[in-house]
Amino acid sequence: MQEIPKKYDPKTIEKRWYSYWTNHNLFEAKPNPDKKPFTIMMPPPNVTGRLHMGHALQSSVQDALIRIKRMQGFEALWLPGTDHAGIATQNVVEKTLKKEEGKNRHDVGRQKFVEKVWEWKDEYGAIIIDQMKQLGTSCDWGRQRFTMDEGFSRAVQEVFVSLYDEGLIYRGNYLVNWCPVDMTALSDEEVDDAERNGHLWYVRYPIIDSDDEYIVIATTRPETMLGDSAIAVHPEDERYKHLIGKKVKLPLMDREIPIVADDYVKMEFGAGALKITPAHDKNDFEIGERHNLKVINIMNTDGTINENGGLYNGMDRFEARKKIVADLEDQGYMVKIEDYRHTVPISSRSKAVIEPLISRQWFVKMEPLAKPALEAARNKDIRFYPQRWENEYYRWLENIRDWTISRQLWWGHRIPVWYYTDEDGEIDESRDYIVSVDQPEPGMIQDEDVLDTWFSSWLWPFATLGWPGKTEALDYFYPTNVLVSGYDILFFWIARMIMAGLHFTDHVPYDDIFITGMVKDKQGRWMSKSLGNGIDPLDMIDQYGADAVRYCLIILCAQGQDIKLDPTKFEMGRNFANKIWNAFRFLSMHMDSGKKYEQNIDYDIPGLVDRWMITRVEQTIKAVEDDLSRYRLNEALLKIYALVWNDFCDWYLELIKPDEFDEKMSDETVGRAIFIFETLMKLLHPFMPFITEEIWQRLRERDVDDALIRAQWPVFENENIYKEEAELFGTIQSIISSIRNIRAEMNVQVNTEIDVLINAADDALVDKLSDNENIFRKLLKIDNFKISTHLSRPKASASAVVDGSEIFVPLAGVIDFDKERDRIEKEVDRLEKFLKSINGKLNNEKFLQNAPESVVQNERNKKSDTETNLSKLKKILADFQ
RNA sequence: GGGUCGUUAGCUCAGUUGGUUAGAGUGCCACGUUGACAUCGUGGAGGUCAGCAGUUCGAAUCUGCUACGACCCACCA
Repeated sequence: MQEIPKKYDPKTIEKRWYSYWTNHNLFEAKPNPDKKPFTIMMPPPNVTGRLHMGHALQSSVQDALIRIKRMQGFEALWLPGTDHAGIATQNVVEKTLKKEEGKNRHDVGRQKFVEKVWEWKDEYGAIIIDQMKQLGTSCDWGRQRFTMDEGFSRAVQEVFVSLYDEGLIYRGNYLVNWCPVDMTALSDEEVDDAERNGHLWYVRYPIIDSDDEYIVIATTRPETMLGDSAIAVHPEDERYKHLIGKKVKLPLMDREIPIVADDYVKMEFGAGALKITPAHDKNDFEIGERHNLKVINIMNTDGTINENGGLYNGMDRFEARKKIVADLEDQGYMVKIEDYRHTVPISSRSKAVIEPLISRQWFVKMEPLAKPALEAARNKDIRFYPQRWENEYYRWLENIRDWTISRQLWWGHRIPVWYYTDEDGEIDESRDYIVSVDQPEPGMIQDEDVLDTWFSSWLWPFATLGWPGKTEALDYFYPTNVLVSGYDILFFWIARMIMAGLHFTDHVPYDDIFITGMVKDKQGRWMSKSLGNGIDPLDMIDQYGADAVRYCLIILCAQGQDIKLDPTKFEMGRNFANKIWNAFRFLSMHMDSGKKYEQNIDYDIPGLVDRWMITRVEQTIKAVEDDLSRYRLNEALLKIYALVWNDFCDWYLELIKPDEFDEKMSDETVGRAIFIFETLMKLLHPFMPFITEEIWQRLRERDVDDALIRAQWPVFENENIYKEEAELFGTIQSIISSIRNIRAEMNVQVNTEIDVLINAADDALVDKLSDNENIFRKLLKIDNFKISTHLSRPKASASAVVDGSEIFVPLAGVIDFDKERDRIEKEVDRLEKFLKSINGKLNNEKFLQNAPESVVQNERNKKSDTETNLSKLKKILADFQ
């Protein structure tokens, strides 16, 4: 056997086992008729990405789940991959291009640029995958997919064609969210709100044919007035009723526009009159349709004013705003300016202020897709953990709006639409386009635009398994079992995946959705580059080890709650790993390297300590099973932690430890301890795979296929297997604690031997405790040890009462009488209060009538136990000297 | 404007269907290192479960309201 390092060093061990697992293909999953499949889904990280704490959390959760299932005998598949992340990736590459060559994408041209993105993807796309490996994720790497790999792209385009054929995709000129920085349309989900300090400008519009009369409107975007086509007032507004139907002169533009009446206008807001710019505001657009107003687009796609903007043609939108305000003031149209704090729409990517712009784009009709997705959740074909996300899901689907899927980008799936060309090679708008994956006729040119990234992501669960082909893998692994994701992409991805799954495969893509909280900084703020408050998981792995990072993240991952992460928390995991390692080192000191210890220990073993320990293991297996079925991983892990640290290390190992330090434990003892320790390693392995595998391999000589990762998950048998023994041991633990407490309170040095007298509650207990005298002697430095039912309290002793038994520790010359009296009085007080509350219940007729029998009985037991203990303590106090 | 979530020990948080003497980690106090482990052990202090009202025999847990905080959706020019 190799030498065992005194210190646990995660780095070498993690590397060793990761390559062992991959070299022996232990993460591989393939269709196997003898096994049930279990498939897990995770958002494919962006190809531009570096691993952040959110990934680390979700990966830890996923990996724990998949390892448990693998150990439980499922053919467990975690299919990894990356997402091409349209805008994000294009921007990163363009930025690099600018930095290195001083060029933008238009300088290099589309084809060259896309080539560059691919190169970039090949070079950097694997980074996040490597980082996931460092965390220990057991993905089937041979099945890795990319949303723009060949098969996937084909699936995306076929989906477009089939949705088009079904009438669910259409093209049209509508007001869309336009980002002037990225120069593309965006979906509603890609637009965020930002609070800004702005102004409310009050501008007067002179009434035509009416001397000195004018109407005042208020606006936050004065530049849009260039495109005004009306003024709207409320039909009931007495101030303006007489003006309805008249015309006003649009300042700066000398255009005549009508005054119309519309319910939409709020009389009390601003000046009570609204300028209408149908081309640049959603509500104005609708009002414009109602009143047949002209739609005047005044803006170019880069956010500059176009030729419809008169003098301001060519100016940037914000420059134009300044100039227009100045001109209005100069020409006497400005009435007043108020400071005004309001929200503006910004692009979630570029953070630029979004302009609503009329633009010809492609859309998906969502309502027909949303209906089945709603049904699926209502029928519980799909379950949310925690359940409350279901409501969010409903709310979004019930109010769904059509999805803008075309993007004016270069990086992404080209829209499979083809156009005839005229003699100049330009699109011939007079002829119909053709929607087709492949070029229908020579000479036709393909739509320039690409599809929203999520238009490919929503196919992930089945496209990765070979859909639309009929593959064995698809047949076996799909529909999948669980999706692990954060709520930030509930609408972007989760809901759309469900729609796509139902529409294209007639199945929900997964049964369960486990939604994790988001990882925030110590103060609960989002981690971001600009705040510089990010915690790099790789730094943490480097510092504390991957097992420690995983442990910490899962223990903090309570259902439904965000995680406020303080980097010092990782010490918890590191300390735990250290504890496990030392427990192993202790066992190994007593192991003979050549010896083959029994592989399977019969549960029918004699000793109290073993029987108690086995009961604790059984109880934990049961509880863990229960927690896992509801995705309460933190609870499960906490229980395993307590089992390992508190039960196994603090009590079990202390008790099997030989009396003399150079003495060796018996083979039986070692064999049993190894067996129990192995079970603990199995329970812990999904959470802390590396250290457990290392120890597993060192506990015995193993064959290659006897890796812990493929070991059988502990099977629960009976949590009450040794109920009596477990209870007795519990009493012994309490007695020992009370004696330790006496020692500490009375300042008895650890190496001072004490006498212990136990006046047991009954004769049966005398025997039981006497049989286990060694336990007391092992954990307490005891000289004389006496157990009986007729012992009287020696003078000058400290006392305690545990489960009806009196414990006396004679401390002549050492005891501090005042302190001892205080100690007992305090205990009497506590018990009296407790008793009072119990009596309160038992004296209540209604309680006796209404509470279940077991609860009443429990209170009665508590009462009699407390009374016994109390009377004994009171007697001690009365005789106290 | 509509909705969701949170408020439990100094700090960070658990607490499943109402019945526990309300827990953990960390921090704090005392004692303890050649003896697996100081990344540790033993013992201890520390909580009106945000506030108010209600339902109930019984509420940290259910209901309503209030306060504070976070988020989501829709938005008023």
